[in-house]
Amino acid sequence: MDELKIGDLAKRSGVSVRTLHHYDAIGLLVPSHRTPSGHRLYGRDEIARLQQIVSLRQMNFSLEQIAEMLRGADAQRVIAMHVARLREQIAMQQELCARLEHLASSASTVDELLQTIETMTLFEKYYSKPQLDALAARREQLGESRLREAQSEWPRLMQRVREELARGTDPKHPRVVALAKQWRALIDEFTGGDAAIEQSLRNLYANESAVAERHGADRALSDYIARALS
Amino acid sequence: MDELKIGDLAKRSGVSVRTLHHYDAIGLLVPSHRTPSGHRLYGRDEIARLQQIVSLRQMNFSLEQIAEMLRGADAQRVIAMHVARLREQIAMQQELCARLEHLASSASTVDELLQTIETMTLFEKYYSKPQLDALAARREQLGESRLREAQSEWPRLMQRVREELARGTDPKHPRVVALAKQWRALIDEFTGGDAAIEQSLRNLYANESAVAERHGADRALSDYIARALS
DNA sequence: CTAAAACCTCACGCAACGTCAGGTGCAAGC
DNA sequence: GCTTGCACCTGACGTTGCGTGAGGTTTTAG
Repeated sequence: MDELKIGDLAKRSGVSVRTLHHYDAIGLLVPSHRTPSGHRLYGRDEIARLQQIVSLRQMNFSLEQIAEMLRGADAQRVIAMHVARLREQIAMQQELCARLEHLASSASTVDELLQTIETMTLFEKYYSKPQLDALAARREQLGESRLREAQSEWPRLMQRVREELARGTDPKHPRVVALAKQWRALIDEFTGGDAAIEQSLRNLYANESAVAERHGADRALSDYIARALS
Repeated sequence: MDELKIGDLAKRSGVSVRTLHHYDAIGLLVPSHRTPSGHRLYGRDEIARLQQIVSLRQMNFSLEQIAEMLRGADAQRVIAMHVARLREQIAMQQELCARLEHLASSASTVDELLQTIETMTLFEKYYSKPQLDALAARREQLGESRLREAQSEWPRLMQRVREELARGTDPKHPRVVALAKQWRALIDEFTGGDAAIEQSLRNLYANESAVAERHGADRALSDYIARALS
């Protein structure tokens, strides 16, 4: 007879018996007959259908999509949607990859890594997409080495300003004014002179006190700078 | 007090209450205290930890990987592995996309689509990877139009040979020999003259009777051709 | 006729939560 | 003092596509 038992079909088609059970359970591939004792028997049609199912699964369609297509739905549409979703995923994953590699190369300890990631997350929360693109372009333009330089320059500069403030130096004192000018220059270099971006940066520091404590200037410090530059 | 209740933490950090329950259940983020009535209270440390978790999840790490990293595991290694997996996935998805688009453009009805997919699947089963690459290059070389032409030529040719066979024409008859030469030419065009590829094709037809019935020649037919060419 | 192989039907497990369901805690208005 | 209503609690099932037993019956080979 040309009816196959489940194990034979499994071997011939390369899927597991359990998978066939599953397809039966969800109604995707139901055996044409059963023996009186309940053993599944698959006929020619089912064998052909299984081939199709396997093929479609290799193309990564979901079982539901496969069922839909085999029911005669518009295959072109299903495929188009599938491709669209795939493309989206690819784009996202590529972005992720790029970031992760950049990340892994720029930080070494776990803490530094987390720092960097958190900062990236925050940036995405506070900047619009075009702004982020602009910042990326800006970084590209500045180059890695200058970026690193600026990153180490920033805390030193802040420390020196803080000292002047603590010492009570007049904000109009030339030494302070010089520091303040460096300060502005650094910010301009980062923002590319874009006022909107600077505003977003300000919002970030205003709302995320945790970040401000580590990297940013508190209110007293930024007032001091503002007076120096006025 | 600076302990947050679960709802407040959820709002501040942008995750759902259920997610926090989940993180608690799996031990990823356990509240420092509970009120006597059992309400969760999160302290500063937990808030910070949640920030980190959220950031890492945005990079698509699994909760297990995150737990690992926060326990102080080698972050570089985890990231490297993650990137490697991502790259693999990207490669696979890109291949899939290319195929699916090619597919959607070359077939229109559901049956044709399934036909094409099945044939692709079978090819992958019977040819080694370098062979498949060679075939792809060959198709590239031939061009789309010639390919389509050959595909429609094939059944016509086979039909004519079948007729001669049924009529009992001597295989050495010039008309049959001419048909047989066309036959060989088509196969050579497809295989690029590669004997190994032709052998694989033969195996495919030998083992997959369903395909042979539709596209291929049965034993009688191929014997007939062989005699015509001898 | 017996033992092994193949078959059957539950049913849990996986990742990361969403989504009820049914019950308690706590502040405010009547 | 009582009710309303909101925030909180603990289960527990659903999702996707099966893997992996458990425990029991049927078929097949020797």
